[in-house]
Amino acid sequence: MGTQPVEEVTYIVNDQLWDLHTSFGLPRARATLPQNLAFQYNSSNEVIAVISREYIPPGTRFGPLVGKIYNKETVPKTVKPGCLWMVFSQGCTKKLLDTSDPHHSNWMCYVRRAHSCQLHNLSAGQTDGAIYFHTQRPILAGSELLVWDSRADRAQSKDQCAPSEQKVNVLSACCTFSGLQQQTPMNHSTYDQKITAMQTKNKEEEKKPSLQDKPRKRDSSQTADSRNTLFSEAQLQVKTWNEEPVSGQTGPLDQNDPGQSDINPNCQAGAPICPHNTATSLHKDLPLALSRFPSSFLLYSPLSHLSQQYQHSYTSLPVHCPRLLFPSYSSAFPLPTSLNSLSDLKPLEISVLTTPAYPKHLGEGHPPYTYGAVSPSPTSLPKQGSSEGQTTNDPLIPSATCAMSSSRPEFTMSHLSLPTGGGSLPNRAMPQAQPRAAFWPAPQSKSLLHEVRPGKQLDQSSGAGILPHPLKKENGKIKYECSICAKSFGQLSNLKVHLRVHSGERPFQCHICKKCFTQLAHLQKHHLVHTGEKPHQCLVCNKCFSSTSNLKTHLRLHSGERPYQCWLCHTRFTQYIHLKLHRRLHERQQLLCCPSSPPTYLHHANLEVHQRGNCPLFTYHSCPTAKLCETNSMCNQFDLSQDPTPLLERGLDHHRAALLMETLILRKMELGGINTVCSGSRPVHFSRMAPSCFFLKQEEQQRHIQLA
DNA sequence: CTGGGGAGGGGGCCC
DNA sequence: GGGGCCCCCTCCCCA
Repeated sequence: MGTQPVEEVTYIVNDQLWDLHTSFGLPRARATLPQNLAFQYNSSNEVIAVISREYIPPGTRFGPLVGKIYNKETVPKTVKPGCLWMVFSQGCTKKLLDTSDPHHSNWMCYVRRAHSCQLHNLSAGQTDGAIYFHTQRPILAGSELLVWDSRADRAQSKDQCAPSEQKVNVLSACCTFSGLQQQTPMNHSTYDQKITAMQTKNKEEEKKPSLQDKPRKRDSSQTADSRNTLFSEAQLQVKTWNEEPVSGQTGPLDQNDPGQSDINPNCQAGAPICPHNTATSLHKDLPLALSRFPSSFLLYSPLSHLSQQYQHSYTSLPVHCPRLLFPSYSSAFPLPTSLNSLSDLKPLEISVLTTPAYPKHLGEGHPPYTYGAVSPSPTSLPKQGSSEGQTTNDPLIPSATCAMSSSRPEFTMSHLSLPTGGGSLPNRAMPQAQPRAAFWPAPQSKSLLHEVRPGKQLDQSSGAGILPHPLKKENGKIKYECSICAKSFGQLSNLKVHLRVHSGERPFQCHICKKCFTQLAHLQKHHLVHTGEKPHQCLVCNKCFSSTSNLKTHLRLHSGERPYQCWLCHTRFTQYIHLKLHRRLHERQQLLCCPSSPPTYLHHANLEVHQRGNCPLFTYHSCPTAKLCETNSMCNQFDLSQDPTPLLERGLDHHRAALLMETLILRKMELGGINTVCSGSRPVHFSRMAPSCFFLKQEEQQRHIQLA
């Protein structure tokens, strides 16, 4: 009996880094829990289960399982058989893995065993002597992780062995397992169904063509990285506003979302998970729906994509980098078509989102993967298809060894089933020293997942049903949908190229400057930088340009075309970026000010905080000044003001536009784990604030005075 | 502050 | 279906 083929792995989740000296005595089993998971405790503060904090797609791999290693001769008799895992090699028991000691095992020792095939969502597998857990089906937020052993079940069935009488069981992937006592999984079905229904409806809604203040032939998907990310998020969020309310529902996320992870050394080990510190949270006054956002957006998506060296650089950045986190008031912002009245706005009913964010602000020189570290010198690069030892100086030849190249298993795109030339993931363990990306697809409904078919399955026998390229039909045409951002493409190849956006794969490397690109065309275009070639000439002034786009922009100078107009002063610009910069001038001119004090505020939230905390015109002070300052600081980091026009142009009045954006503020604050505004005796509802689109106009200020 | 150019990224179309 | 080409969009830099 040899090692079984590894199941197809699309996403990899590594343990939290654990260090004996920096974990403040926290047992390894508790300190290594990935951030997308949470522990469930009993009344004695013992871990009884592992819960998913967010949607986890099939094909996700956790592990490896860690524990004390014994062989048959050295295994102590005191070890509980239920905590022993058998690892096989060449048909023989190779070693025994003891997971009974939380100081020597990792979080996986807490994953309970499903008592039936129908209930499990994880299966254990062995790869090169290491045991991993693979998700067999989508795990929705709040669901318990349950690992299943088909062979053990069969054995138990034969032996009529009660669950409590577990012996050393054998897992389906040649591992032997007997975990904690079998338990019935927690009943989150109602909540899961709710989320599923919402997600299904989200997906079925079509994007509304956005009105824009500038001529754009394309939809809003063609935006910058950060805006893309935020757009998707905002899109889902706005869509959700039209969904059936879920307020008042105490779903499992509320119960289990560890707003304070137990890996936090400041947290008391073993303390029950408290989703929110209701004593300090701004949102204690908010409907529950807003208070239950998982923190994955901040906690985990960006970091999980970065190698350790970049994690540091990322975490040193402000948590609320506006470009990264906050959707601009942009023309790329879709609005629900039915948003015609205030009642349509359900700003506190927001679906669970797991959109990954990519820290573009890391800079060109700091890609989220260790390109430079793995890329050999140009002279050492073997020419593709050439014999060994040959080198190439052709900068346009894709580097076989550059970032995420298929030649390197730790970077292979087989995780996403991309045909990068290297084929499938080698059947060997992933080096643990390499932090790897974990990419979460957007939450998908179960129905969708059943409808789509896989682009490729490495192991049909596994039954995992990995679906890297979900298919759907639109107007009779097959569309390939990105499982991460739900964007659809008419051609699979386009989707595969698109997936590089999420994966970070950049297979085309410039051998001169080592910069990597997602597409060959980009590399070819980039190469002109080095050659100085400018093949595109303006027929009017004979000026040459390296790209047609830049030539086209240039031609506007001759034609006098200024397609980008400011809606306030009607100034026109030839480039959109100029209009954006111009708008900020207006914003500065319209800073909010409280009639009682000289400070001005960029955002309505700031003014609200001021008035709530220390404005003499308001009497419901309840928050310390330091807290207010912090809140103001955080609010100011939200760059709400980039593009305030489109919402208004779409018929939204100031009030509704303010509602929309302020809700997003709240959400972002929640995601950031910021406990900011103490609402005191009066509930915080931004929606009751004076109508404004971030800017309090003069007449509204007067009204404000009257109210005060 | 405005304006112009350079550069990179995403995606559609076509072979 | 894959790859190449092209276009559009965005941002940055600098005068």
